[in-house]
Amino acid sequence: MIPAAALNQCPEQNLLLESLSAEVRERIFPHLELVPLPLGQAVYESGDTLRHVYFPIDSIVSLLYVMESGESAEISVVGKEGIVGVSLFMGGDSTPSRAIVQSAGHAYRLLGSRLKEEFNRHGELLYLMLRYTQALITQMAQTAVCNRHHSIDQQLCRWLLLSLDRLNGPDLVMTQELISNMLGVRREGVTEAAGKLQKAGVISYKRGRVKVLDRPRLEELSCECYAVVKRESDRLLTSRPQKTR
Amino acid sequence: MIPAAALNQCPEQNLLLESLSAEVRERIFPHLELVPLPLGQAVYESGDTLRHVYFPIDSIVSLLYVMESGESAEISVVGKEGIVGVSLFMGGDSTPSRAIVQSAGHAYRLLGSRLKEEFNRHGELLYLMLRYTQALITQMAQTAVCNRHHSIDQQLCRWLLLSLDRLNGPDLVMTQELISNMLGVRREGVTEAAGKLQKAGVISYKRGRVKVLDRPRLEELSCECYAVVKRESDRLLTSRPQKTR
DNA sequence: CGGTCTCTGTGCGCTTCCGCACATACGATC
DNA sequence: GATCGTATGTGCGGAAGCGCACAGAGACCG
Repeated sequence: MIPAAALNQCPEQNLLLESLSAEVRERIFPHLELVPLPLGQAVYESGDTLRHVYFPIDSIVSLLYVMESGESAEISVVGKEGIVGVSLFMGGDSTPSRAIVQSAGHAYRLLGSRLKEEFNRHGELLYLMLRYTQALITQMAQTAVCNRHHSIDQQLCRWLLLSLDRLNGPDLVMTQELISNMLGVRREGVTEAAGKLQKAGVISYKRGRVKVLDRPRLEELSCECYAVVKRESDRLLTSRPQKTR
Repeated sequence: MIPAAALNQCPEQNLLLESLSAEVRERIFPHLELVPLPLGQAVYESGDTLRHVYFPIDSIVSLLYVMESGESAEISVVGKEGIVGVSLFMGGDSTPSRAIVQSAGHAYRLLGSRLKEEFNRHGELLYLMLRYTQALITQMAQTAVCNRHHSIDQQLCRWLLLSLDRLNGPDLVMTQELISNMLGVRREGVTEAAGKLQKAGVISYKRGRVKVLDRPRLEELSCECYAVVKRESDRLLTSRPQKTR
């Protein structure tokens, strides 16, 4: 995490906020509040009534489902391309999953009431949020498929790529234990898979720090799931007309 | 499937349509078109640009993802409680998954343009659609978790219950082969799991016809995933204020 | 009634992943 | 630089599920 002071923070670092029209930005930005997101913090718990939505700028937040048995699985992951708390505007106000900071950093947050106010005005923001939500749906669906059919090796590649896309550098601060919680597998399974990648020179691993050395190779080794999610996100969220009606 | 003629069809059999205010129904219903959905038909293919949304009344439609290898997995399932084609109003117009009729019957369909027209009027329908979409998201998330952590036995129970809730009687017309495609497992795995349930007197199985004999027991044998999805659907879709802003 | 097709049941070797038990290695801290 | 906590590597036995091969059994049809 880059120290807050040194960071030239601005809301436009979040790609959703960046893609808004000047008019909407002018109305929204004064109400944004910059908050630090330390590693492991729960942005919200399962069943919580949400008050804010969060726009990460240099952090990653995982939507994680933890079962009665304690076993867990990551449902989707959100970084600078997205927003945490879609259930707030989808109408549910809460979800059965938990949002955990997976990579420390910052986010801008906005009161739910402000967001809804803006929805009522014109719709541009609403339709952007909905397209993002559809991209999120794709990610969840693909996670389900991947959990069913792909090996830990493949899933690790997918996961590394998804995380990478949501940050800036080629480094991840992340223990194998944490990764195993996200993938819903044993820690030893991650050790083994990561060991293979390291031997192949694709990543270098060192006590909770992953550096990606050969990204193209990583993409080859990943299952198709990464590409599907990436393609669909790009399709839905880059340079489209503001209104989709 | 009940023959069309014998069926006293009306749009209110679909629970989403039923829960609309009289005012909105008056505007929407004249534009609904009743269509038969034969078993196995693709309501839409991966990547198709959608023109209609579908409100099933006595049919079940599965959202299925088919991979390059031919392996498949069901992402979610839609019946009389829901709508097929959410990506149309979410702004994406298409999705990477396929919608397949899993249980033959009928649905009312509506032109996407009509739907959007109604969205612009007032918002009641939009907010209902969004809440439903959130319930669908919960189902997808839970599918991902279930695929990771639960046995075929448990998943079969979950799947039977979900399907049951979306129909009227205690019978399902469904071969083990088809179920295996939905769950993304081997057909033999389904044979074994179904055999256990039959021995326990929970279901009776007969060449593509499942009759559920002991539903409470089925719920006990299922993993928690069914209950989570059910609870969340009920929370989001029963007797709530029309406007959630 | 006999043939054929589809659906269901069963067995077997194999792979992947899990659970557990340790061994090692890094790094922060005093 | 000794110590201790945390992160990582390894090696079992066992369970679940897969791929394959094939056997029975109901349904449909001429």
